[in-house]
Amino acid sequence: MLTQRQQQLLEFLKEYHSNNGLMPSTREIQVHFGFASQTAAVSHLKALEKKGVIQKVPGKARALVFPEQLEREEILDIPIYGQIAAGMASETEQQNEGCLSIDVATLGVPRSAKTFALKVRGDSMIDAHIMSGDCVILELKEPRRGDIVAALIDGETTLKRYVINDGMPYLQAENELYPDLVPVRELVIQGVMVALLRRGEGMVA
Amino acid sequence: MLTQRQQQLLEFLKEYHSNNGLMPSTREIQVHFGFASQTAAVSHLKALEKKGVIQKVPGKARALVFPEQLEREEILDIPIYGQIAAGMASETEQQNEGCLSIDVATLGVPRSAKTFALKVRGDSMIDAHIMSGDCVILELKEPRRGDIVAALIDGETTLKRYVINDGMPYLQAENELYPDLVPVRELVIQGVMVALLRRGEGMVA
DNA sequence: AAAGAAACTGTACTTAAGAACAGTGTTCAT
DNA sequence: ATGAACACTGTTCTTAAGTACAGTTTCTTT
Repeated sequence: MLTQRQQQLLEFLKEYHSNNGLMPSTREIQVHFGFASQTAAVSHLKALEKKGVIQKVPGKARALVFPEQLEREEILDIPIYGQIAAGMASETEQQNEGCLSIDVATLGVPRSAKTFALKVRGDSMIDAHIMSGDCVILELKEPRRGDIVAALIDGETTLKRYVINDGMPYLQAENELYPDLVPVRELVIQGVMVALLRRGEGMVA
Repeated sequence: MLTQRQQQLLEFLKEYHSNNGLMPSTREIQVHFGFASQTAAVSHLKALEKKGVIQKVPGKARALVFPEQLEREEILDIPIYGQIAAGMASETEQQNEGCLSIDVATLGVPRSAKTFALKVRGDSMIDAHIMSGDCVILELKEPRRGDIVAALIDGETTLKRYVINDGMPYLQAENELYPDLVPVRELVIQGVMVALLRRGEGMVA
C-alpha cells in the first residue's frame, strides 16, 4: 500500500515522535532526507494522509497525528514496586523496578485510578491461576468480598483472597498447601487486584 | 506540590493532548482559561516545567512533552481478533473486538513484532494457568518446542502447547480431561504466545 | 502514446506561535 | 515588613512553520 519512500517517511515520523514526543516540522523532514525543497516533505505528507496513515490538522504547527493514537485512551504508567512491597506504607522510597504502560481502556479501570503492580513470588495463589513471576496490577480502593488483594501481614506483602465470614474479614490463600485462613486483626489492604500480566520468553509452565 | 491553578493547567494539557494528539499553543491555553494575556499561559507553563511535570523544547511550536511519555517505548496497538480466529488465514475480514495498547518494553517483544490477541474460551489450557476469558497475546513467529501456540485445526483456532517428539511436532492440551495429543498433519501455527492479560471486575476464580 | 502517480526543485507569501519585557495585585512565610 | 512565589495584564518583536503555485523527471500502467 505504501511506497518505499512513504514507508521511510512514516518510519521517520514514528522515530522522531518517539524520541521527542512531538512531530517534526516539514522543514525538519526536509533536512533529514536531504531534500532541496521543503515542498517534497509536504507532498509526501499529503500522500500519507490520503492513504490514511496520518492525519493533519490544517493551520496548526507540527500537527500530525497517528490515527491509532487518537483512538487510544490515556496511557497509564504503572510502577512495579517489586516482589515485596514492604515499606510501601512507610516513607521508604519504593524501588521502581520498571514500569508497565497500558491504556486505561485495556485495563478496564477508571482514568483516575491509582494503580501499581507487584511481581508475584511463590505459588500461594496458584489455584486462582496466578503463577510465580506474574505481574499483578492493583488499584487502591476498598476491597469487596471475593476480591484478590495485596495485604500487609507481618511487614510483608502477600496476595490473598479477601473473604467475609459472619461479618469478619478474612484472608485466604488459594493453595491447599498453605494455611487456609489468616485471621485478621491489623489488616492493611494495599490494593485490590484488577488485572494480571504474564509475559516471558517460553511461557513455560 | 502543584497549586490548584497549576493542576488545572496540567489537566487541560492532558485532556487536549488526549483529544487532539498534540499540545495546545500558549494562545489556545489563553482562550481556554479566558486570560486577557498570553503571558499568563506562558508563565504557568514555566512553573510547570520548573516543577518537572512537563518539559519544554525551546523555539519549537507546541513543543511540550510529558516526561513519562519520553521514557515510554513505542505503544503497540494489539487487535483482538475474537475468541475463534477462524477465517484469519482466509480473506474474511477479521473482526476487531477492541484493542490492547501496551508498551513494547512492557510486553518484552521486539518493536517490529507482529502481534495480535485472542480471547481464551474454555479450559483446555487450565493446567498452564490460562483461564477462560484471559486475553492471550501472540506473535507471528516460528514456534520453539514448549511454546504455547495458537493453531488452526479443522477451521478453528485452539491454544495448545507445541512439543516435538522424535522430530515430529505435536500439539498438546494442558488439561487432563482433554485429548492429550493432537497428531499434526496440516499444521498451521497462527502465533506464538508471548504474554497474557487477565482483567476484570472481581477477578473471581 | 497518453495519462497519471510518485518523487522531487524553487520561490514566495502568510500566519501561527514562541519569546521578551515591563508592569499590577495578592498571598504567604520569615 | 519584606521578599518571594503566585496569578495575572498589555504590548511588541521575531521566527518557526504551514500554504500555495508553477515546474521537471521518471516511472508505471492502460
